[in-house]
Amino acid sequence: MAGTHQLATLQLAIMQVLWRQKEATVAEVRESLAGERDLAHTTIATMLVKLERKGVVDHRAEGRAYIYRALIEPQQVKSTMVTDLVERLFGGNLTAMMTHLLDESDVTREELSRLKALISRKEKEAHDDV
Amino acid sequence: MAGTHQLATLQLAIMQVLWRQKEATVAEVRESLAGERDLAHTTIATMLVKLERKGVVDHRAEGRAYIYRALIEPQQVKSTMVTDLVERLFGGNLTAMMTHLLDESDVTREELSRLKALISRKEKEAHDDV
DNA sequence: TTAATTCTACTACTGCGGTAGAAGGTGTCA
DNA sequence: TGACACCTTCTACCGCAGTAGTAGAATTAA
Repeated sequence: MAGTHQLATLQLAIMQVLWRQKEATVAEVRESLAGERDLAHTTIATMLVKLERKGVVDHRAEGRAYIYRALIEPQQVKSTMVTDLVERLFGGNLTAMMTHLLDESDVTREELSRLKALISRKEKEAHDDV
Repeated sequence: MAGTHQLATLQLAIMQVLWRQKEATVAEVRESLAGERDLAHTTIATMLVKLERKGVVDHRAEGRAYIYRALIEPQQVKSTMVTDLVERLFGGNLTAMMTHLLDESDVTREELSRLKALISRKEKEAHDDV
């Protein structure tokens, strides 16, 4: 399985920057994270090296600076991490996870109806395809 | 916030044993994990010490053996970890998480209607309390 | 009483995330 | 040419998860 990518908190934050702006230098990533997290330039650089070694980002040189870009899609990471959590926490039981989400969080009425619409759409899909 | 408990994989597996059987010695935890994970007796013992230091388990001595029990509920751990993931992955957007779950997994028709029922129930609750 | 077994306690080590300082290279501009 | 700014690279450190060996205490068996 080559498509399984667990990312830790900072790693994820950095990836999100790269997803948002296609490409970025260390300085630009740092800029984007500022406020939320104020880190040393070298911290970001080190993490990017580690992420590259891991195969999830890539870089090309432009002048003296390196320009990084993501090699994987947000969707892949989300899938891995959500699936993994459902597995570890609910023994893979999706409905249990959903139930938990609905019970434990403050869901607004708007969200509820949006979810209902989502499920109806899903039911229709399940009806007239495989 | 005292009710926030992040647990790693093995730690969670150990907690699940304790939740399932109320109390257990190191040997019993090891027994329960066997097959799934075959670990040295001392590995389990060490992890339990760490979990105790963390405040999530407790022990009492009975003869020469220690009997451990969980101090926190599954619900607390699930809440922490799910909320955390939704935050990190979907910026706290619950509906986005749900959408992902519905899109990425194979949800059966039965599950869909169970979810719909769940949401309807939730809507009713939201209607006649705060 | 002694030997074997069974526990916990202590210690250590690997790997990784996160963090950053120091060093060394290169470009810019006065 | 020299001073400064900006970049990457290297190295190191902390903390924690995970893993397990070894020592020593206690209990049981011979």
